[in-house]
Amino acid sequence: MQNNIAFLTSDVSRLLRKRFDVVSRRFGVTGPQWRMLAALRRTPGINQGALAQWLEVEAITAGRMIDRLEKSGMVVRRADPNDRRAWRLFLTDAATPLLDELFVCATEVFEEAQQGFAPAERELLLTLLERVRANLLEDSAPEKPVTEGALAHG
Amino acid sequence: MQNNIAFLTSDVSRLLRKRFDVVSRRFGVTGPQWRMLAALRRTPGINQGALAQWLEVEAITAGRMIDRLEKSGMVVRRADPNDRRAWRLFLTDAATPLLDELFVCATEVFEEAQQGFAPAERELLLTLLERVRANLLEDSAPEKPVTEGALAHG
DNA sequence: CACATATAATAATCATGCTTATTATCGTCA
DNA sequence: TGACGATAATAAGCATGATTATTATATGTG
Repeated sequence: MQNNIAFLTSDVSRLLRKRFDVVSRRFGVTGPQWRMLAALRRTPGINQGALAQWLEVEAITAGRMIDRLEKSGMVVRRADPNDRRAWRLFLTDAATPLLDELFVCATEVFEEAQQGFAPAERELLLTLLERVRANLLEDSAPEKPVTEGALAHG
Repeated sequence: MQNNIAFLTSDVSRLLRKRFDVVSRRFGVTGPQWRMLAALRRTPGINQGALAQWLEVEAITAGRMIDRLEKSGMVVRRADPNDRRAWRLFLTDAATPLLDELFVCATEVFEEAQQGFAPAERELLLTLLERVRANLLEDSAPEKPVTEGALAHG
């Protein structure tokens, strides 16, 4: 009963986070922070809402992570000239070499995690997980919006 | 680059937690709490340290979860007659029917997650995840203890 | 232009996870 | 018996995730 998709992904995720924290502690970033930095390298100038969406977390969660990354000098917020509500996000010069080093560490951790896996098994695992993720990202319609048709009937 | 074992398990775990929270909210428990209750049903009278080990979390994490479950009337702590440091943990009468209902909800969520999976694929995914977990649970010896032999040489 | 609605970000509050440190008790060994 | 190390639980403090509510600004419509 303890071996279902929820418990196993939760376990593996937590254990990986723990491993990665050990390796990355000297760099002063956490796993999710590294992920955010990687996203910013790919799309500099993105705003917080779009970044949150890309990382699949809530805006407030991304906002607080950016607070910490800004404080630690990895990220800067610049006012968006076209929208005074929004910030545009950029990596600082400190972030790039850090990301390069982190990539090496991450590769080591992944290697430990998939020790004894044939290449085909590695790919298979990722493919299966992607399919699960896609299933879960689909609209579950837990509270479907009231349509005009429904309103007409109400 | 965003599709590696760490990001994918983290995503799937978080998305599952979200789904499960939606379904289980009316029962007033979270996913990890449900897991703890299930463990307690299996091994009533267990103490906090052993329970934490079973759930693969730190003792303090388990302790605070038990605080909340005790407050919400699902769990009771009873003094261990043989060890005044320890608590023995038991489910209350309220917990059992709750667990039965939660089981049904969980099954639905797992079904959504693995929509379109053949039975063999479901088993395969679980097997691969179990292997990753086993890899990560092995001693990584990040700071290996100094052996007597090493001391003799030092 | 004015008003209503939508959107970007933040505040407050909670649960789960961690590390490090502290307290109380147990067990063992001199 | 008394001291010392091990163990059970808790405290303090931090990061990541969520929900709900609030503020400021954009935007679309009459």
